[in-house]
Amino acid sequence: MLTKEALKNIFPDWEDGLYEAILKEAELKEAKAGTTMLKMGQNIKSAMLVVEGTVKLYQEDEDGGEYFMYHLNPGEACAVTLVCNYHHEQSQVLAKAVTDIQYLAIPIEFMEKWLNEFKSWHYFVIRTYRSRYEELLKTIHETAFKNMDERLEFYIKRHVKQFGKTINLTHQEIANDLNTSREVVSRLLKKMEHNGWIIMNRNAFEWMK
Amino acid sequence: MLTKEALKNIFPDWEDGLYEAILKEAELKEAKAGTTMLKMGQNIKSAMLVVEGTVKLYQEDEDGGEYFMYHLNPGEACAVTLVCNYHHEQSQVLAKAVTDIQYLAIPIEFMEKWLNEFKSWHYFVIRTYRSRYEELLKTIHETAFKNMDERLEFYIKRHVKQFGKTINLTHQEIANDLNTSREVVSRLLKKMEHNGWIIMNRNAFEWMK
DNA sequence: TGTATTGAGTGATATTTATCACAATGGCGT
DNA sequence: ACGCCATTGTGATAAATATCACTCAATACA
Repeated sequence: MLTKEALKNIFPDWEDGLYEAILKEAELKEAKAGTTMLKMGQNIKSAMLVVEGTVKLYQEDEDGGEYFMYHLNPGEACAVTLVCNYHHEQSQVLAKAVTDIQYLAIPIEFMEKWLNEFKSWHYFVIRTYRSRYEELLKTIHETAFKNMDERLEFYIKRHVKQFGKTINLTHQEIANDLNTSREVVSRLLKKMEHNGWIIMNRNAFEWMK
Repeated sequence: MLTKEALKNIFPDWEDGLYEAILKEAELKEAKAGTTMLKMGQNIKSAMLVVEGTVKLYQEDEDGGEYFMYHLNPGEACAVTLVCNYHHEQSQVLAKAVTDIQYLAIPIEFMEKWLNEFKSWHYFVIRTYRSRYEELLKTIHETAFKNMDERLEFYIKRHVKQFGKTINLTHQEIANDLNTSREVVSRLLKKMEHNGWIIMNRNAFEWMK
């Protein structure tokens, strides 16, 4: 069970009553690494606040394609689930657990209520939207202006920042995240290896740059 | 000069005190069609709320490229300018006046203050971020998954929704917005003409689909 | 220990988009 | 009416990316 102290560490700057409301109303849930936590088109029933682990957020295509947008870390929340005034609001994003996850699920009926009740919740929602908006801007910048080699580099750097210099991803997984093909990723990584930017192993490689 | 009644029409759902604060503190400014209202990297000194006209928001590249993201209409605000707690916050977007514009410029020192003071302002900021976030999701979707022909179609449809079936843009302007070349746009438009989707004139064309 | 499976390497080719070069057209000002 | 200039049309070619068809290597596991 989560204590108030633990909550304070993960979500600082909240007011007292908010911690108590969370402890009372939110359900602490778990998700295994690799699980899909939220699908596109799915009805949103609760807000999702990450307590432990890393979540990846995607834009999903009609025919199965996925496009990686950004990570969610402990203390962060899935923006789209935070403001669902109307019933049957559908998710525009796909969320997947990268690691084993602990998260707080708060039924959406509290969202409107808490916006009124807790100033610190209000700020939290705004901060969340602002930072997610900025992440999207970066994603658009890469996608709109850069070729695949630069996009791959950006992708790897983001991964390194999250998880360190050892990248445990197959070329296929990277290709999926970038919505390109495995062959393209393989060839570009080979080029990076020639340049001395990475050292490749099976199922993983090291970022040296 | 703006009256409180006029403000109420453009920005409904605000509380009384907020209208008065706006009338007191905001400056009603104008911008000519074609003007750049906010550049990337520029220090943000005031929030921008559109009163009259249409603004286009872009992501800007280091070497001059522009990528169109979405429109701002009367009653809408530039999200990035709404939450600038810290001084010297720099714009991540480029804003251009499409038509002649009237807008409210509110010095950023009021942003923090009004978040505390006016609940309806708080809601306005959240609504703004939410809707802009959703626009960005659409933009990413098109950019990441679609080829140029579909992206062009999406672009035209958005334009039609804004301004009607007559599109008064040169091929070059469209190409700039999509970060492609004029030749590509010309050829794709020609294809659409063959398909009977558009009727082309000089400097303009009609959307028939 | 052999065998199946998954991940990676790579050539050949197709498709999409970008770039270059130049011609044709139409509108606008003088 | 003429000429200029912005706009559009279009072929040729290059570059980037996607797709197909394999091979080869590693490791999982029976």
